[in-house]
Amino acid sequence: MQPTAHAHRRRTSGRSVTAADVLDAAKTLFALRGYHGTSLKHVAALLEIRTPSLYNHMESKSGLLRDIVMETLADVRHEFEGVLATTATPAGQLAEATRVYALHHATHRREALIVSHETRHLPEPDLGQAQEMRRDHERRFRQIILDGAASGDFSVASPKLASFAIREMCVSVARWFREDGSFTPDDVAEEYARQALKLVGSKP
Amino acid sequence: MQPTAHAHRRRTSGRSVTAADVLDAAKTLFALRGYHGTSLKHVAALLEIRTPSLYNHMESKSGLLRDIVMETLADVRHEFEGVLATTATPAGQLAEATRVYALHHATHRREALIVSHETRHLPEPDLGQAQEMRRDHERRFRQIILDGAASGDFSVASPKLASFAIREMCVSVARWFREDGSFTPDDVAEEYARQALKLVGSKP
DNA sequence: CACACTAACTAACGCCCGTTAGTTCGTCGT
DNA sequence: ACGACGAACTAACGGGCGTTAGTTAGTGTG
Repeated sequence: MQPTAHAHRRRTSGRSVTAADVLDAAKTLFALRGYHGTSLKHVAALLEIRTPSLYNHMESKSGLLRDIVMETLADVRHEFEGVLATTATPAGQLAEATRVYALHHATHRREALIVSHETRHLPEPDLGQAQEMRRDHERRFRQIILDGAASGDFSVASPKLASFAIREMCVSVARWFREDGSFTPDDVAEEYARQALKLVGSKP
Repeated sequence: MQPTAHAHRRRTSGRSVTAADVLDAAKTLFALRGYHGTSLKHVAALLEIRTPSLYNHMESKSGLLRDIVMETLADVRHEFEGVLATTATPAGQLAEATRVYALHHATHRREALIVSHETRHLPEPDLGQAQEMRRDHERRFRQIILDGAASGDFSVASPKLASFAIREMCVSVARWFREDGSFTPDDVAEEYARQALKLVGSKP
């Protein structure tokens, strides 16, 4: 997230900082400089208040990280469940799961980068819970490909490797996507969904 | 790099720590906990010496990071140039470039994770130089796909997106690959090379 | 109009960081 | 046998960190 120096959305009202403002500032800075590379002084400076004032709106620095990570993982799970509920065929499910996952990483870049890079810094038991949520998504995503391979809808050498490749290629969108670049989030999401079907050799 | 707690290779001789030992310990810890999440005390503890003794073998903490990043990027460039020198067709070049890039990320996981996540913490001018080397690889990799699209060897909707997808899927190998898992580095590298050709709709 | 509440502030805490200085001690070449 | 060297050590530095305590001022409510 180095290059695009996009302005940070300041507090909504004219006066007082809210908990949402603090979370938003933390998202920007954790994504840009990393959790340990960001001090609460940086967060406070972005909000134009002094460091101790942050404690009116948050529990602790690690609490900020926990809230960002857990909320994001819950969003992803919710989106994934929406896909399974509305689509039945393996090809449809894989295309949709890929599309919403890629879309999420293009439209929530800061949160996605934080989940990818900073989750490891969570104290237990939050770390274990976060890892379990990620593994759950991993498992269910791979299951779609296994289903497609079993039914003959897909022709894929290694469902496991294909699953890794597709998911990680979506995750990486957060790393290179630029809001002012040549693609809209929907462009990327739809092309990635097509690429996913190619990767697993989906029969037409 | 959280799960596999693989043992750290200790100094080669029976007695004295070398500069290579320090670099090796730093690779392990920077990859595991991140640059700012690792203190020199951690590095020293892994080598079973006191913190100030490190300065007999290194310039500074940021110097360690610089050496790791620059050496890794130079390796990648060298490997890529070897591919271009020995292969002529777009399909051959793409397959080989993908294979060696994926292989590198499976066999040099620590270094790859550090380049991906910690390069941003380099002080200038090292940061600019590192970014330029990465962009150079990016450009030359994409050029292979553009060549293949121009010659009709490939049939691809967006060469730019395909290039992002393929490179990032290789980079991500460092994130999920386990030395004690079901795949050898060569398994992954060769399957990824095939997947790359599928992604760009390689004709023959 | 007084009261409670909230969100800002300053001051201070204990701790850990990267780094430097100065010292000891074993090894090896002369 | 001795002197130089290299690599380890202890002690100490200045500074930044996350966090707590205690205080002030402004806002909205009875």
